[in-house]
Amino acid sequence: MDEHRALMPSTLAVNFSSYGNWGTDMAFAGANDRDDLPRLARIDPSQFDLLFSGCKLERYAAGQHLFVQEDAADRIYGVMKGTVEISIYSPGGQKLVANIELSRSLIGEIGALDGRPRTATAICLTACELVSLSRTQLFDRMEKNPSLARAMIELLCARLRWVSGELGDQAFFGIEARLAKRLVFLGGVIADAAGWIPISQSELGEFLGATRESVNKTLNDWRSRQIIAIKRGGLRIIDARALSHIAASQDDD
Amino acid sequence: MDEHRALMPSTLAVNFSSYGNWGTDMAFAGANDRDDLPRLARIDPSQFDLLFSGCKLERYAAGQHLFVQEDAADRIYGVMKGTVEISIYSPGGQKLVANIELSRSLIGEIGALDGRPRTATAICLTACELVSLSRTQLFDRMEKNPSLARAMIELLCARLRWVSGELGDQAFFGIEARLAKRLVFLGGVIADAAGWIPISQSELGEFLGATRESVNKTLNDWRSRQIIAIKRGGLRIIDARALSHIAASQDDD
DNA sequence: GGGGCTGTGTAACGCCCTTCACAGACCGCG
DNA sequence: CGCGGTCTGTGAAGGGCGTTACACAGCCCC
Repeated sequence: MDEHRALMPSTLAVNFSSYGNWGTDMAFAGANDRDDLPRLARIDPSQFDLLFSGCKLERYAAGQHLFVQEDAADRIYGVMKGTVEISIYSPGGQKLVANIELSRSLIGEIGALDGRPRTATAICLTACELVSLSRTQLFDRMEKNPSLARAMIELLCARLRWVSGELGDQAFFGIEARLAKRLVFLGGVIADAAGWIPISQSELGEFLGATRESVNKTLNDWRSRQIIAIKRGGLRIIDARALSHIAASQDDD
Repeated sequence: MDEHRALMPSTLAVNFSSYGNWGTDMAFAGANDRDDLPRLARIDPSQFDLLFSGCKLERYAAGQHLFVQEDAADRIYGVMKGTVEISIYSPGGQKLVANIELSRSLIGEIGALDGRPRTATAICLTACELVSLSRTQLFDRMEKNPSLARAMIELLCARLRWVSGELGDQAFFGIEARLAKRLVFLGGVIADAAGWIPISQSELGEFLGATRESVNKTLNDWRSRQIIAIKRGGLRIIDARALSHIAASQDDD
């Protein structure tokens, strides 16, 4: 327990002189919906720019790993362009996709902040342009700029809320509701201009901790009910309201 | 959405009178294994004292709620004596126990830090002595004492790691492995001098997101294999190694 | 054009777990 | 000392979902 502290740069002396601003601005947290949690690891855009100001752009190819679960952690990444998949693996190698991060998301913040091994694996789904800071640089900038420390705390809280919600979903809801939730989210984030969500059914299974077959069955059921359209490599939401209803109404009382 | 509160089981006449020795905090960190995450929301003891210095002791009776999911959040609590259960509820009212916090644990830190509604419900299992700070006081003290902000960041990271792990467990493992994990943990934290873990099988079910019947069946199987002993209101681990083995080996490759 | 390769559709089978139902054990309390 | 309430034990029934096993349709590339 004391070891984290040993690993924490002794140079950190966060100066919260601008205390008045704490917690006043959370407008960026959930612009789209008031009751939903932010699903992406994002901070206020201006804070993002401030955090990574002066960083050189790094290019990664599709399929390249940023880091792997259990790795020693020492960098925090910011996404400028591209999509990065965050996933965790079971001892047996089964994959569970936790999230897909987009432009202006932060990646690897936990490991960078507490210096312990990576809790997840990050892999570029597309060609990516990233910026990054070392642990030392991160703390240096947080110290120089107290509002950054505040932003990081808010980010950590938001992620905690999101993961806790996922845990509850996993425990309480069946595949159908979890799938509906994911689709509603993905539809708002990675759908193209025509509304198509480019994701395979296998990948959806990895999101849910379920099999492709189960996903397929559910999806075909919805298609027959005119809720979604399906094509190879993707799907499109037709009746978003019905989906939301499925996501919300599948409780067990 | 606020119906949880209405549906909140009023049946919680927990007979935790016998839980007196939970507070004997032997295990700050998992003494058993180094790679395991801290399960309790604790910061460095000296930081804890610093954070709450000068706070008046508040007494709560067993069964009393500190706060309820969806409540507006404005306080952070520190446990001086007693045990507090942290749980989340499904829309249908089903309960999932996230954790049980002991002496020197922090409670409600997320809501206090980001000012958004409570993500969980906190209820005193025993008579408790707590200290607490308002959101304003919390930030005031963090500002005056930067090391506190650092400690809070570490705490948030630790909890994120823990919850992520739980999410993975929930997705990857069956009841047997999850139950074994919990028992190994509980055995190190709340066992009495004779090694008895005072917890009912129903409560174990709430920990796992499973039914009492499933827990009962698994437990009886283990008893027949000399791994544990069972008595009313509790159980004792006989073969800890076998339990750990079950907890670890139930992967799916 | 013909092999892979990946993504989709579908069905049979079976296990794990929940649900329901009930009975006995133990406990505190009037 | 009996009575209600909680905890435990057990079994039948049912379903959700994983497992396995194919069939087929696009797509890439030699």
